[in-house]
Formats: sequence, C-alpha cells, structure tokens
Amino acid sequence: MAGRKRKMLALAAAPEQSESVIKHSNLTDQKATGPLSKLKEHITCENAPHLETEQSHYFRNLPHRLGEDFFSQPCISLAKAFLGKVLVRRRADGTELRGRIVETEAYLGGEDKASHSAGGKRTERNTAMFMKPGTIYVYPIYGIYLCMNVSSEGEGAAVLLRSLEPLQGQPIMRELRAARRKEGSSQLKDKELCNGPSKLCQALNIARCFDRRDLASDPEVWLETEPDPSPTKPLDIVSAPRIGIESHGEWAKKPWRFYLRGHPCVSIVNKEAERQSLSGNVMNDLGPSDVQSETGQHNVKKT
DNA sequence: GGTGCGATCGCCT
DNA sequence: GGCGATCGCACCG
Repeated sequence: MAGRKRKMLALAAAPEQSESVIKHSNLTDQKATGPLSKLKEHITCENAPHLETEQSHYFRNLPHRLGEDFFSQPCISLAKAFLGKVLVRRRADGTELRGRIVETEAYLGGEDKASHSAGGKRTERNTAMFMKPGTIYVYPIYGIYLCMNVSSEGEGAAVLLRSLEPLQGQPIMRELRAARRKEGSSQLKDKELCNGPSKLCQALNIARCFDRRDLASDPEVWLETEPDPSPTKPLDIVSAPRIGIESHGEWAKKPWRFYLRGHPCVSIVNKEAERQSLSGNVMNDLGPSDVQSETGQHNVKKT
C-alpha cells in the first residue's frame, strides 16, 4: 500500500522533537542521511557540565536510591528484583520522570544464544554487558529504536527493561513519545507511555549516550525503592519466554521474561505462561536447569 | 480487541 | 550483505 508506506516514512522522519535523545552518541556518524540522522540534528544528550555541581544534592536527598549492592546479584535474580522498583530520570531542568518497573527479561550471556554476549562474545557495542553490575547498556535496534539493559553479575549478563508504569511526569513522557508519532494521532493513555522497551527509552529520554553509565551513581538516572511499599502484598510474578528471539531455538523457550501479573502496563501478556505459573507459585517457577543457572550465574545447563 | 506488515540502519559475519 | 531483545498503523471481526 503506497499511501501507507508514505505515512510510515513520515512517521520515522518525524523531526520536531522534544529535546530527546542522542548527542555524544556513537550514532553520530557523519555519513548518515536518512530520517534518523535528521532526527539526531534535533536532539541532545543532557549530560551537561552543571550536573557535577548538583550531584551531591541528589545523593543527600535520595534515601531510597539503590546502590551497587543491589545490582550485584545473578541475572535472573536481578531481573525479578527489578520488578516494583522505580526508575528515575532527572532531566537537565531538574524535573524528574518516574516509572515503576513491571516487566524485565534476563539475558545471561555465555551459553545463552539469545544474548548479545552469547559465547562470551565481546564487541564495541556490547561492552557495557561486561562492565560492573549496574552498568547501563543502551543499544539501537531496527535502526530507529533504543533498548535499555542493566548489567548484572555474571560475564556478559544483563537485564532488559521492558515496561514501566508511569508514576511521575506523564505529560512530559507523552510529549516525548508523541514526537515520533503521526500528527493527529490519538493521545496516548498513561498505560501506553512506557509499555515496551523502546517506548520507555523514548518516554524517559534515555539516549544512546547513557550506554556504559552507572545506574548506582549517575546523576541523571537511577533506581529507587518505593518510598512506601506495601508490606503485606508480595509481588505476583509471571515468568514467560522472552519476546522477539524466536530464531534462537531452545533458548527462545527459556522462561526468562518476568512481569507483574495483571498489570495493565505489561507489553505482551502470555496467557499460557500465566496458567502454568499459578498465583503464589511463581517465584519457584524456574525449571531445574534454570535454577542452576541462577546459582551458577550464567553457566546454563542445556536441556 | 487482535493480527499482519513494513520501516530503517547499526552491527556483525 | 543480511539480520534484528520494536513500533505504529491499517485492517478485520
């Protein structure tokens, strides 16, 4: 459909951005001339010099910020531990965007063929996966989107953040997201702002330049526990096969996607997985080999 | 509501 | 030169 094609192009080219994304980025190659390169001209990364002077301020006022200890755990364990935690993005103007993590995926590296670091393969792109736990790994996908991961314990292991529940700054998130959508599109509902790995990067203005930064110490992005978590209600976690890796055979079947059951912001609900991991039983839902991989870090036993 | 499809370009072989 | 951890839109029921 030619008309439709034109619309798709227009969408991808949508340049009247927000201040979103990408200066200081590896994406800033000069020869690029497509829609994305046009997009890049309008966007900047916010790691401005003034942040250094304000840094101590952040730490004084962040009693709930999670530090290095939290990230130093095996990949699957960390992927589940992320659920319910709050990702915070502080913008250059001081406004803060907050979202509760409701969906993650574990990529163990090593024998995990679906991981960018499969076989211990280390490249310029995936270097962050091999850095200390808590290091952010941002990579571009399909030419036009970004995904955000956080490295965990284990060589080359990282957790992909897939969905957030917007808690603070929804109007700004909506603005950032709208920048890439067709003019005149219906307004996004709150639950649609961050319900996908690239959507959350857009909504929180996570740019490529966040790659290799430390979630435990960075002044512009960090993780918090909820100030007032409900102590009586344990999280009901569903484990399901990961999304979009069908070509990786048996590795595609590993139930290493984790999400909060019934949460409206989850990107894709897997009813079969929900039937299998009945309520209250989900924390032990890993098969024997997976449990081993959890204790033996990324040393996954083949089934 | 669900499904099918094509955009786009960095990365890797 | 081929592929991809996605997305938004059009279409259908």
